[in-house]
Amino acid sequence: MAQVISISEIADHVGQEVMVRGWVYDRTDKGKLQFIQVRDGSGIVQCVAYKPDMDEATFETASKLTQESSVIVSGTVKVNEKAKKSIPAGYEIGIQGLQLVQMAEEYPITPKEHGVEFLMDNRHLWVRSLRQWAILRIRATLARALTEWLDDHGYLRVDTPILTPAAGEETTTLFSIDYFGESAYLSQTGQLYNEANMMAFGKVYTFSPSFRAEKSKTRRHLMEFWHLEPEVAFMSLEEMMDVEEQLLSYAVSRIMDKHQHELAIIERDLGKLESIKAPFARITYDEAVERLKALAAQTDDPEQKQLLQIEWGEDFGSPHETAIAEQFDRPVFVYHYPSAIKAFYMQPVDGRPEVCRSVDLLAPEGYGEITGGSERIYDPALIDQRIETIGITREAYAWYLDLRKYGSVPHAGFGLGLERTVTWICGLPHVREAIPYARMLNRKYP
RNA sequence: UCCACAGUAGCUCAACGGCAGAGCAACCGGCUGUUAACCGGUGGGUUCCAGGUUCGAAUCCUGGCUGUGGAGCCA
Repeated sequence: MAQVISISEIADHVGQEVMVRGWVYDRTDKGKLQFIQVRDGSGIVQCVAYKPDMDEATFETASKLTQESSVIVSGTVKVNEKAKKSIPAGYEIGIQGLQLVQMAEEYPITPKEHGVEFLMDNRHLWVRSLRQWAILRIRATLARALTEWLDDHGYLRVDTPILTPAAGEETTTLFSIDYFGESAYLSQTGQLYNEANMMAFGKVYTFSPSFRAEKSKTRRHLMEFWHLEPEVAFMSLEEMMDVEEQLLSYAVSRIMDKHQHELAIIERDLGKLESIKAPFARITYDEAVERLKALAAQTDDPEQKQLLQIEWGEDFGSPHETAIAEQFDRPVFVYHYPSAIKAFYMQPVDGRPEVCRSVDLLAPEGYGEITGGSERIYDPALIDQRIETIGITREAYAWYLDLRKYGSVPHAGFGLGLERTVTWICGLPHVREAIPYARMLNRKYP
């Protein structure tokens, strides 16, 4: 009985008789010769059936296989540079035995082009496609690398609830649900709970889905996204920027080490990834506004001039973020935003309360904001006053206000959007490919 | 919520006021080295829905539905 192997390990089995279990990715019919691409989730291998090498029934089966039929193939591993579709490339299996598990019905996703709507309707099948396979493998490594770095640097993962009694920030729209006759909301951030946990464990993070019910319909928005949120006691804004750039540099280097095949499949420009190394540029909001004004003045395109229009105090739109990020070859931090356009809990800058100790990280190539964070207000009177000002219910935040009574300390934290980071690292046109099953304004199926 | 565009065979599209078509996929046949193979053949339609204009509507008009791209908001 041949040994069952993973296709990813095929190089270790040259000359041996092996068994591969998987699905028919593609088949080329050459008469007495059949080229069958079999994928098993770990890779793809070209399996060759030659009529004189097997009994009639087996060859008949091989020559009838439909796309995505499930099969168990046994045969001898050979090196062949013509096996270009194989992953890893250059290996093929000369079929001796072939067991059909199920002959697939006509498969909707052909090797030709398809539209977005069709592919998203068939997302449960689309994930089998090579490009999606590559992206989702990179996503998994990104998630692992990010949490691994935090784990290795003294952070404790402390999970925060998804069902919550109140908003975590005053600005965004929440999904509300019925909680035994009372209203509850799907968490939009774990941050407030992180602040409680940070006081118990010092350095913590949470990694879970966050939910935003905003009617956003852009290439950067999901209703449900995976949110990585570290929070650290006594950390300053500057130290936090150090953490962010170390964390991302590490994650990108892990992906470059591990996923050469996948990056080649999605045709990612590796030069763009190689420059993702600490330190990243750091500019103030003030400077960013000046840069935008200068850009708007320089450009001859009236439309672009209009898009880049900005006055101090206004938040950046997506054209602004793109224009700023384009000036750098790696992500750029923009810090000290106006307090008025940021969340209520952000610490004002000493002697300049109109701006706060906040920082966003803008990815290059127009991918926009991938992290946002700040030092949090730790003075009990000030946080109380901010809650008063924006008019949110004090009862719902009583526990949060408690944190400022019992050993309050300066602290900071940030949130990173996993899908936006995947989209940027993979150079994707839209965030919908960066998550297995995207939840969007017009889509919750499949 | 606003702006723009689109909806025709399983898929990607053409036909733009006058017989609804092609490529791919499927099915049948041929081929020993294919790489989105190639060659020959077969089947495949409520032209998103409802009204209207017209001798005649996939095509023009009105309304609706669905989707896509962008804006705002955000990670």
